Amino acid sequence: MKDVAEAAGVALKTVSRVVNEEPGVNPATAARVTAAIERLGYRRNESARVLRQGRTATIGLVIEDVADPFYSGLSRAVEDVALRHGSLVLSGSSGEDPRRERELILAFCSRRVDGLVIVPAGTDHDYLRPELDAGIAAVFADRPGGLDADTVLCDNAGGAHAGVSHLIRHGHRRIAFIGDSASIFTAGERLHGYRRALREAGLSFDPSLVATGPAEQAGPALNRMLSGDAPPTAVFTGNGRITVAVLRTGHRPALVGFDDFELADLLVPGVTVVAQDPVRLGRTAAELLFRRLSGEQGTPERVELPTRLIPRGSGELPG
Amino acid sequence: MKDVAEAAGVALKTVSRVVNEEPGVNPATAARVTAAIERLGYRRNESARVLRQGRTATIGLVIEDVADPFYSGLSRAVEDVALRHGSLVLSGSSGEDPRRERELILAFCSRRVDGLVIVPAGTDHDYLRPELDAGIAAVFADRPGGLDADTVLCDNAGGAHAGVSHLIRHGHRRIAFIGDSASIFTAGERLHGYRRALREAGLSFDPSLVATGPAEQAGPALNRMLSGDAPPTAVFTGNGRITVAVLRTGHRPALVGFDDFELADLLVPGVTVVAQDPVRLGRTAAELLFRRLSGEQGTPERVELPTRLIPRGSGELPG
DNA sequence: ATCACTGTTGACAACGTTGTCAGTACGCTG
DNA sequence: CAGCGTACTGACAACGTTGTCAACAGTGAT
Repeated sequence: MKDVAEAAGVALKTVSRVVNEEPGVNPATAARVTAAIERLGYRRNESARVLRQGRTATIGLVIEDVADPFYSGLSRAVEDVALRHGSLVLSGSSGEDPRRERELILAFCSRRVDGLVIVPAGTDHDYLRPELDAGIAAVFADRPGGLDADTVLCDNAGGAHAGVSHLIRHGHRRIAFIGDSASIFTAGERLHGYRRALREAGLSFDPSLVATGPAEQAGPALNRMLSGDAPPTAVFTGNGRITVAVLRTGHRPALVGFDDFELADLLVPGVTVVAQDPVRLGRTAAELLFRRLSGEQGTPERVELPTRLIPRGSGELPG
Repeated sequence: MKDVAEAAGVALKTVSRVVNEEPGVNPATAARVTAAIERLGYRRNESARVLRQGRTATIGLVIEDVADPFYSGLSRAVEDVALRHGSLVLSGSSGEDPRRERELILAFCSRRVDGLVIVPAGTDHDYLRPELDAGIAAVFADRPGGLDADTVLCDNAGGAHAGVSHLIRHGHRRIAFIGDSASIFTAGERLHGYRRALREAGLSFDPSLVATGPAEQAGPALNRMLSGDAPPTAVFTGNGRITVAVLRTGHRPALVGFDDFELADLLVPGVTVVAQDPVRLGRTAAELLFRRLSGEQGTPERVELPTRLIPRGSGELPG
């Protein structure tokens, strides 16, 4: 900028004015400055600007894994909202590891992001407290975080309830639940929904029909259940990866899966799912964030998004 | 930092030394400083540090769309490499729009990213020249960019050639090509591979069997071809989205698609594909970038990654 | 006692920007 | 011509950090 000022024969401040399109600069001067900028290939140093003004026009996004279609949809939505607000997105994958999540978040904070959208892996976020006090806004998405902040969730329990009830309506009495590790919030909620649906239908809860853990264990778990002496006639799966893992076993029990996924409709039979809307989740979270950033006060909000049952065949097989 | 210094009763510089773990600080003093840092919840302002040192420990990633599994895999790989080098990733989706790509890149540059990994949508990148001169490194991935920089590509022509030859070996003589708009580099290369395979087999090129354009037009294009008077017996599709679009038409001609995708093996018949490795693409590009950042000189490199034909049934249907 | 040396600490400038305030030149009014 | 307002421009400090250099106290050698 100093070089530009020199080249154009004006003061530093005048260049600053031109760059920021502040009023009160003689058009002729402005033209001279613009020419100099062009000639020198000058571009404003955003770090210095941030240092001076405090706003980075950057937000941080922490998810579990960008490569997972659920999160990549969410990512894209957050990115779009950010763009509309003139902000960029720093993103990172925590891989479900609270330590890495913490590192990412703190790295974002020290780069002075204006705000954070977090899909929390951990449950303790006390380390965020000083940042929030310092004015960084935070929104939790998909799962609640370890402190009281804006949160956007899906109706996990309700969705699972709907999916399991659907199977019950089609005559199933022995319905397995294969889901994520129960320590994960969404998995726990979905298990609740499953149990409530059974209870309401007067069916008893059979622990031998429940398996929780990472997706790799889902196939073996199903195989074990099916070769037991009271095998399930239907399966409810707790997330998209697990649904796919179950499909790969080659068994085709009646099936309803949480999460929609591409090509679910092209399999035979089509896979009935309880669909969440990751794009809407991301959009809602980001909009909430920017509302806070624009100064909105008030107690933290908690939004719950609906799910939608999409029958495609696998969930309508008779029991 | 000033507050911390005051609280610990030391000079600014001493705090800086402690924060940066520079040697030559009395352990007792360091402990006092650390305590003050803890108490005040201090975190270094990275913007100021950048301003002073010039390195942001941040790289920019421009892709077409994070929500596309191909790019989200690439993203994740770039992110992982960056993390290993202590860097964060600013990412943005260009949506195949050169203007938006330019805006993103310039926004990244003004935030002084150390380097860029770009999946170029446009072909003109002269606006990057001053940035490169200013020391920002850039690597093009998946497609070559508009200037001479490190580039990582897939063997597009070779992959298409292999896929089409595979169909020819299974007796097909009328093979359609349905691909992306020919203005996109990868699409053009794949079309070349297709033509070369035909030529080598002594088959003539029939323009009525070629359709290029966005994925939404792929289904209608196939329908038109099949209802023509000399319909194809096999189809080669130019990317993953188009493969899926073709599958959705309900027609099941012999099919080989460029790009692997989840569940390709679970469809009936399984979908034979020419697989690229987006993770390897991203990893290679990012590693190339960090090698430059660590000071490696020399003329720009051009890496070409192999593709792999995965037979699953659809490409082995007899002609 | 003097000196060189080590270990520890601090003062100060600089990075590139912008906000504040003061200044200059001009034209207009009375 | 004095006084005033308007339009434009510039000098300077400040943001939070780090690199440079100087200062100080203590130690051991001369």
